[in-house]
Amino acid sequence: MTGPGRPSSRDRIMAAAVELANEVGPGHVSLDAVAQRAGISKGGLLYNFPSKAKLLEAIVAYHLDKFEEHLLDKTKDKGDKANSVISACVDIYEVDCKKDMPPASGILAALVENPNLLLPARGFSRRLIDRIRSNSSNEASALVVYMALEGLRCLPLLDMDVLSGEERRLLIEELRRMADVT
Amino acid sequence: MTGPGRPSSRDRIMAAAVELANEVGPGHVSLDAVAQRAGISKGGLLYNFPSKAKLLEAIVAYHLDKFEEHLLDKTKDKGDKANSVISACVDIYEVDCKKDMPPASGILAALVENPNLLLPARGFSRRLIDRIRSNSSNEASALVVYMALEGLRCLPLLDMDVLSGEERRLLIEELRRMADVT
DNA sequence: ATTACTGTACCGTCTGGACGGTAATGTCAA
DNA sequence: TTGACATTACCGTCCAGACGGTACAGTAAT
Repeated sequence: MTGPGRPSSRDRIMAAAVELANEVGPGHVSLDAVAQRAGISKGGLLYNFPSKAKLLEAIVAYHLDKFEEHLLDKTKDKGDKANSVISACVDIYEVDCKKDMPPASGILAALVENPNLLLPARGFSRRLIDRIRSNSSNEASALVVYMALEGLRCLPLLDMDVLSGEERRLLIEELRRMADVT
Repeated sequence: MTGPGRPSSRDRIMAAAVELANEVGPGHVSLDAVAQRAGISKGGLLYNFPSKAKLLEAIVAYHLDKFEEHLLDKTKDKGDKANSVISACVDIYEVDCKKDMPPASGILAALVENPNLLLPARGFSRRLIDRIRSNSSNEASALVVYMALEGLRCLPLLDMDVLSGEERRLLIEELRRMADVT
């Protein structure tokens, strides 16, 4: 996504794939359907992404990049207090949910196609946890906050988000409190 | 699973499907492969489960039943203290992980086939949260514990369990502490 | 001439499911 | 007791459709 203006074909294709994953389920994302939704021919799709795996790989990478970018922004704001990383994670979740971001089913579509496509995400997650631990004065509590955030992110992915708005607010508020003393 | 002895065909089929989901990914569970793994013909499989959807439905129901059963056991032990439900959830997670239960990828396989197959799980989860809230004296804190548990359950499902054993112990310990004062 | 596609035709593979058997196990009347 | 029939639990084959991917000729803009 390079600013406003007509998004590039690559971006439109990735967006179409993610939308489809949300609508028809992560297991029914066919290249034909993606091409149609993106307003491009199948030949054109395969010109941009030479295989389905490459497309899904790009989608995973896109998500990770976005997250990293947000994390950089938020931690910059916070200087280098002891709890800045986990606290930034809470912020990011809160922002995403105010925009009510649709669940990142592109990730699931990748998992379905081939579990190895999530290897970069594993690495990312591992490094993030390391940062959180080494940046907090109360590791156990920071880990709890992190895991709760993961739960909040995963459940919608599984189409199992059953929280009311009130519950979500309550939760975020509590997580922020915990992150602040961490 | 009706005690020891040869498991019924239905049970063997369900077990085979879950194993396959773990091994080849939740998107590549074919009826042929399930039948072969279960030591039965494809015709026989379709005799027991008239469609793939019915098979996956049964797997989801099986998981929910098991959880409900464990919950009943554990809450019985605890009498009716204010935090008994959330505390039982922590216990159940701990037990599952000591048995190092493979991730419940049958659930994912169901999601891939048809997201509606998880509707029963949604209802289950919603009712559980209601019980937890009405049974706790500190709702926010109980919700945090619940979400952290969901995170712990979901990540392995996505093949993204990156915690060390030590981290997991630390987490469970902290969750138990939180549950106890909830 | 190169880039970034379009459009169509096609191929091989996989998969869910339908279908027609069949062997073993009752069930029941004569 | 026995023969006739019904039910259960399964086997093995076949098929239509979907899907990923290839090939290739054409085109409009740079």
